[in-house]
Amino acid sequence: MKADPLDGCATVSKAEMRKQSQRDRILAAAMRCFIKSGFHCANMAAIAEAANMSPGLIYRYFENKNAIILAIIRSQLMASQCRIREMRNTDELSENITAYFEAREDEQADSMSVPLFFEMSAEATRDPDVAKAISEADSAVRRELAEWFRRSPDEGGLGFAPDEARERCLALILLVDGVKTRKLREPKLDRACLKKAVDRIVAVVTG
Amino acid sequence: MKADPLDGCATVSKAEMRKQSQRDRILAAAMRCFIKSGFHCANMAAIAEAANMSPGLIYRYFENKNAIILAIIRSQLMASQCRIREMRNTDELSENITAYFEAREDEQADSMSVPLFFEMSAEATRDPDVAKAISEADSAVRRELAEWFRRSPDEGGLGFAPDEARERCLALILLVDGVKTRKLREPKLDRACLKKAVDRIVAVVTG
Amino acid sequence: MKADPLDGCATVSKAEMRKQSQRDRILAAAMRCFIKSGFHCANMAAIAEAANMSPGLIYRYFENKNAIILAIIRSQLMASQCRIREMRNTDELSENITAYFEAREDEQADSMSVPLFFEMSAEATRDPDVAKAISEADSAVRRELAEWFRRSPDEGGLGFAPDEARERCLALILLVDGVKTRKLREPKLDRACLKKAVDRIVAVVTG
Amino acid sequence: MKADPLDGCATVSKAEMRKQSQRDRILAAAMRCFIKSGFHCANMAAIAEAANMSPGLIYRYFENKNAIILAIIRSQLMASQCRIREMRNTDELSENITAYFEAREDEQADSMSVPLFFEMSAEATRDPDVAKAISEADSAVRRELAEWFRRSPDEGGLGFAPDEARERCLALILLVDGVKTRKLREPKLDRACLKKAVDRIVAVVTG
DNA sequence: CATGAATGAGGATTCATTCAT
DNA sequence: GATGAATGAATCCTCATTCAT
Repeated sequence: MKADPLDGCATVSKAEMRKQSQRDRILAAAMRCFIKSGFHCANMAAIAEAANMSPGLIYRYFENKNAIILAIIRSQLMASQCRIREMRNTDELSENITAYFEAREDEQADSMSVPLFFEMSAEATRDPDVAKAISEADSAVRRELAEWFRRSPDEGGLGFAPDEARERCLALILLVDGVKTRKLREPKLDRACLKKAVDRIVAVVTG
Repeated sequence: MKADPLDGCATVSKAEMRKQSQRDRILAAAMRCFIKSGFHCANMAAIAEAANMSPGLIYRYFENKNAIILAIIRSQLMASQCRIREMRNTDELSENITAYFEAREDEQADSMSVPLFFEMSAEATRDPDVAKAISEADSAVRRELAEWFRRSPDEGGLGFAPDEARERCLALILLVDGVKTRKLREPKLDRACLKKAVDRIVAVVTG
Repeated sequence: MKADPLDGCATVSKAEMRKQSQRDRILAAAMRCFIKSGFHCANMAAIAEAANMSPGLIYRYFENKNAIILAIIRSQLMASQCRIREMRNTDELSENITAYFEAREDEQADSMSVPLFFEMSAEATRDPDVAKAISEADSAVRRELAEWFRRSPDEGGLGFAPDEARERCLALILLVDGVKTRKLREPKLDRACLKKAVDRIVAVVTG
Repeated sequence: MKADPLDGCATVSKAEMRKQSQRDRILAAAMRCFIKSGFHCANMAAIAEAANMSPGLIYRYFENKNAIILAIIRSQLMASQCRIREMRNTDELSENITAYFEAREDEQADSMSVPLFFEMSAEATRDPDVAKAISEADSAVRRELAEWFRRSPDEGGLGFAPDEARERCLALILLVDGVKTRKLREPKLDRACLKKAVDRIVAVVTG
């Protein structure tokens, strides 16, 4: 009944926060389902159940299933970028790369998942929008990484010439992709052997 | 009623050949559909149309859709093995690996396809049988490759110690996986840059 | 959010009631379809239409078509038991048995239907579960009937020795089965003749 | 080349015989399949395999599946009539009726089968032609049986008045139907008990 | 906001029937 | 005559999406 000047504002803000938290809940649930069943075999009922809400409610937050897939893909791309960014320390580079092999599948929608990495990549073959988003995200990651390779050691970089920086960081990315692939295809692979192989390439790539 | 000693034999043989050619036709069609739509979105009607036959006829040659998926996976694993085997020549190694990036998607069911490589890998997350088949095929490939790294140069090998042979060939596989991944995720990637990156790693890995 | 102690309870109860009424609607529709077309020629689309709902909705209430068949069989067995139980009055016994010949095919899933009696019996030849359910239900009916034959007249029974009670009530069941069969196979059979035949056997069996 | 006046005739005759034997082979196979799977779940491929011939060939001898069903029904009706006819001996009447309970399912298309008795009866609900055929066959059987009840003992009959003969033989038929039904629904029924029940009714009906 | 019942189009699979060989 | 490959309509069932409550 009273006119609280903050009331409307606070309500909107609270509503927005609620909305975001609901979206997050859905995305976390969807991620679990997608990891388990793939984008196309996971069904909305399962996602709803995993999110502890009714199927109908999901449609208040996402236009349709594809919008959820796209949101997951986008969050995966960001999670990948974050993870690559964290790598920038030559000493730990090899450990960080090897760590992809051990990555456990997290429930959080914003953590990187190797199965989803493959799911997304496969999806890119079919959906041009997905292909574009992935391609752009990966290019950005490589540019960023190349910039680090290029910067002088004084600035915390590796001090390579621009072209060579690009080439060496591509080599590094190939290595990361390779480790992810092995995780999925040969999960029982000998860790020590992998470590040595990664070390060898990291050594030559970082100079 | 007539006693033609070759008759029965020839008949059986012709029927068997027909059967095999029909299976091949279905597999080639399925491959195209799977590349285009993925294992689960490709539908039997589309495969039938691509194979130029009625949906019902497919079931005379494959028990169900899953049997087709498994047959495609098996043939892809074999095609991959063949392709890796052809690599054994240090001079052309780098070219052969870079070639993965250019691979066109062939209609033949027994040619290797990068999109299917991802589709299969994603499937392995869900289906233990697929996971096992892939894991075993990849292990076999690595063992074979390692044997080449180990053999003395006189025998056409690279002459590394067993452990080191294993480690170096794993590094090579990581590289191949990496190139495949880039093909899918950054198809516009600069070939020259890729070539240099691959060359650099191949050089250090082979010796 | 509100604390209405009856709210949850009432909601659950209403939902349960709805669920039951939907199941009943489906069973009544299925019964009509099964009588008309038999278990295997009746199709889900027809049942859905008869139940005035979409085909998909049926699967919210029954796992599959077979579950509907089994539910119908179970309800038919119970309806048969009820009907046999109502017979226990020597004066009306003959009328009650003859009545099987006049039975109209009701829409209600829980009323006994002669065509379904045959459909079920035929099904029992193929499905061991059905065979077991029928056999047990029929045995139970006979046991119950035999108990009535055995009880002393003071207790409203017929006062036969246990073995004879069993034998006489089996004779009665043979008679009931016979009337049902004639209804299906010779629906134009002369009622008066049937009545006399039934009377004659009932007389000797009960007395 | 020679004009043998009997040749054409013999050829036709041989062809006719062949045709009949083929039809019989199909009917025997169909009977086995129908007993095992029912009219509607038995499929042409199974019948063809059971008859040791190709599916296509069946259509040279029967217009379609329904024609086979009708032929089986017709042969079953005839087999039933034969069996009832063989009953005419008061001494063995009870044994003959009880024998229905022991009837094994024969491979021959012209032997009576209890499961098919039910399958046919169920079918009669749906197909008016089947209903008519069954009704007429059963009426004929009853008429024939009644005639025996009516004939004087000198003529090997039982010497009842026409109306009573009809009524008593209907009672007998009810009994036969009842025994068949129990065979299907309670195959573990105590034989001794059944025998006594049948004896009791046969005694009163024939006496 | 939230629910979950309801829809109906779409997908895998089966099978009676035909027909080229 | 005989085969069995081929057809395609029909069937069961699933699931993304909607909407009354």
